[in-house]
Amino acid sequence: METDSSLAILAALGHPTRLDAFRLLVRHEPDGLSTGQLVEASGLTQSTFSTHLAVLVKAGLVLPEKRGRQQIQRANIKALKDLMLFLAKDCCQGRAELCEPLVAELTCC
Amino acid sequence: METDSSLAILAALGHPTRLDAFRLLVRHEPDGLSTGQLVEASGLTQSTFSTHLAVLVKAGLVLPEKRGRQQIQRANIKALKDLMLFLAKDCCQGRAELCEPLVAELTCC
DNA sequence: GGAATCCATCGGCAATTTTCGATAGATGTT
DNA sequence: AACATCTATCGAAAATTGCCGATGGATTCC
Repeated sequence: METDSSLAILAALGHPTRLDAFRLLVRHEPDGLSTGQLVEASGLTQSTFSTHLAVLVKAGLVLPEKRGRQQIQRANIKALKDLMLFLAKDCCQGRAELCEPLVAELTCC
Repeated sequence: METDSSLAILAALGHPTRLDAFRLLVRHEPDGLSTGQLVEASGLTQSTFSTHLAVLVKAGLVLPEKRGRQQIQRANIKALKDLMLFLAKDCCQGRAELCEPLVAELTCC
């Protein structure tokens, strides 16, 4: 995964509203949620949340899908996986012993 | 790991200067680099970079260590691990099948 | 066709972030 | 003690981000 792409994902998730929305979408995989439901959960204005959602979509973390007059949003787990691989690569950089305990704890789930 | 803590880490890494600095520090584990070396690598002013560094330190991603009149900075791998566990927990939320391929690819290193 | 619903975008304002030069404290050197 | 080096912090300017109400396009329902 490229640095710019990872950077966009990190920046997108580095805001409470967007992190909350993404986590909510992950919990609703694979059905997704409509934009309206996300707006309601956020407690923000429809227009304000829409701009946040656009950031998530642009970063590739959320995949919109038109359904009737609604817009169903789904979390892109692959983007999350790519980010984690990017982070892991950084920490392993030639020294697997740094990464080992990480993978060990990760297998718990 | 708590949400606020993860949020601070995500926001800290969501800036090109700070992401670059952190990656550089990871590559220099466990020796670390002085603030001056980081400033030089960043190409920014000393004061500007200092504020970025403060964000990384506050997020717990970088551990400063006084050595003479220099300040040695080291990457906190544990913070990175905590972040990845936080992200992994989100995607596994009751459904391990989402996380499995992630762990599989992660064992490569 | 007309009204209602869903949602993206525009314009504007407030808050935050980013950046810099200048200053000052702390430490090492002579 | 005087000087040089390293780095955090202050103050200010510029840029970006976050927030909102209002508008408008697309779709569904009556």
